[in-house]
Amino acid sequence: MFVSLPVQTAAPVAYLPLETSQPQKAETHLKPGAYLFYEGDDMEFLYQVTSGVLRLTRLLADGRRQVIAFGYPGDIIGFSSNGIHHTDCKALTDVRLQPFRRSALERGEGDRILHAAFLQAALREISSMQDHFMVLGRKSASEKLASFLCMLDERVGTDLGAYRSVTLPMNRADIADFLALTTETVSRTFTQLRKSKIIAVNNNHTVIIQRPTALKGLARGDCR
Amino acid sequence: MFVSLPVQTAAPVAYLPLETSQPQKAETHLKPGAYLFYEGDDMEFLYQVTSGVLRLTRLLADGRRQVIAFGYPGDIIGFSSNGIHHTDCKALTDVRLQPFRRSALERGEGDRILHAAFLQAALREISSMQDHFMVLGRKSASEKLASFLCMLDERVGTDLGAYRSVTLPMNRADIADFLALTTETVSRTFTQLRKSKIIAVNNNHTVIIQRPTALKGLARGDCR
DNA sequence: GATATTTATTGACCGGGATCAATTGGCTGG
DNA sequence: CCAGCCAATTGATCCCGGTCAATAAATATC
Repeated sequence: MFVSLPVQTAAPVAYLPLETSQPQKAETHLKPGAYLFYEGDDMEFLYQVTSGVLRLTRLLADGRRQVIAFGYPGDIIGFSSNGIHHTDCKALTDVRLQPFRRSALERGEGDRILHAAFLQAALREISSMQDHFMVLGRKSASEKLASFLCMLDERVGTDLGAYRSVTLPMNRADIADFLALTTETVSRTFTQLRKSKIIAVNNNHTVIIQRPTALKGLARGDCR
Repeated sequence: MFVSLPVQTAAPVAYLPLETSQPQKAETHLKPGAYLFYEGDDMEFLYQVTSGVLRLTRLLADGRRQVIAFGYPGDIIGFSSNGIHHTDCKALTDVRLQPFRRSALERGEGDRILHAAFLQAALREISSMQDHFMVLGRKSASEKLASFLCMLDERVGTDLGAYRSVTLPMNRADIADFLALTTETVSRTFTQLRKSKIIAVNNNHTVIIQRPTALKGLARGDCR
């Protein structure tokens, strides 16, 4: 029997515009802090992120919050099965988006190539959500943060000699609500990773991964 | 700003065979305990569950386990973005399945209607996975179990006068690994729901929901 | 550049759920 | 009906991460 490895081991899915022969709607822009849609809104469009980072969240009545995903360039945002958005979506940075009409999802209508691209995007999203189930359900605080940093590194990390550098457009509370922790625990865990020389924190939004292999091992849960 | 409600409030998605004009492969049968595929297997087919219940799991190296989903009639099982299964899949009961070639997912090939149906199924799966993120990340043990029982009730619950009846084909360990708890906590939480007269447990695989509204309230996290 | 405000860190303490261990209960096959 | 086995329950204790509170650091405002 096999054992879980992060799905995206090989190819980081960089931004790649969806192929379509359809006339395209003009690109949308968002300033940091702006909302693209709210939970309960009718879903008119879905979007491919061209540049920037978005945050998708859900709330419980008493204010408990779960970050469902961060939307990075290449990602498709706004999938819904019943035409209503089930998350709030907020821009964390300047964001550019390519909108697609909801009808592009419906059968019969729209461009066949585009349709297939949406299906592929949906399948990738399911894969990464499955990964995240394991993170949320069965990993410790340090394993969670390590998994998060590795995931970001694979997506958007840059080389820095022997090290890697990752930019975090989100704040500690966003990371906490993504990993189902508190800001305090996220902060303590950052400190712990810093003290064990696995990472260094330049400013609060830039992490240097000093020991990528150690971080990956921690993320996989090799050691407890 | 809106607040999370379970996505499937209205229509329980009963079994509905996918529409296709393609020649269909013969139905597959599985005995209880049999595996449909393992993590790491090449994905040759995906399947629609005709009858019975399947369990999808992932493992960490040290044995920690997460149940990713239970597959009920109507569900599509075996979605993968890269042609490799990322979960183990086991039959919990007698299971009948309609297989579809993997190529049915690929662009250009295959039946357009079927393709659209897969996309719809993928979107529904993403929705229900988003629901489950909130359950895993932000709900207490009793809220988790209540959410689980409500979800099953909506899918496969039956009327029983003023009450509802739900069959649980999975054991306590499966429920625990789905909700990211331990068997002990699941057991204690069942006892607690029993003592507060919200549910009754006939035998270990049949739950009577005596106070459906209270259970739903608990599931939503209305009270803490 | 001084002040106000938000965000992050650190500390002390607590508690929900995990862990470890012991029964109990339900099946299965004799 | 009983022995054997596995699943489920219950009890005792522990610990990781949450909570509450107090700085400290970063960012924004003027």
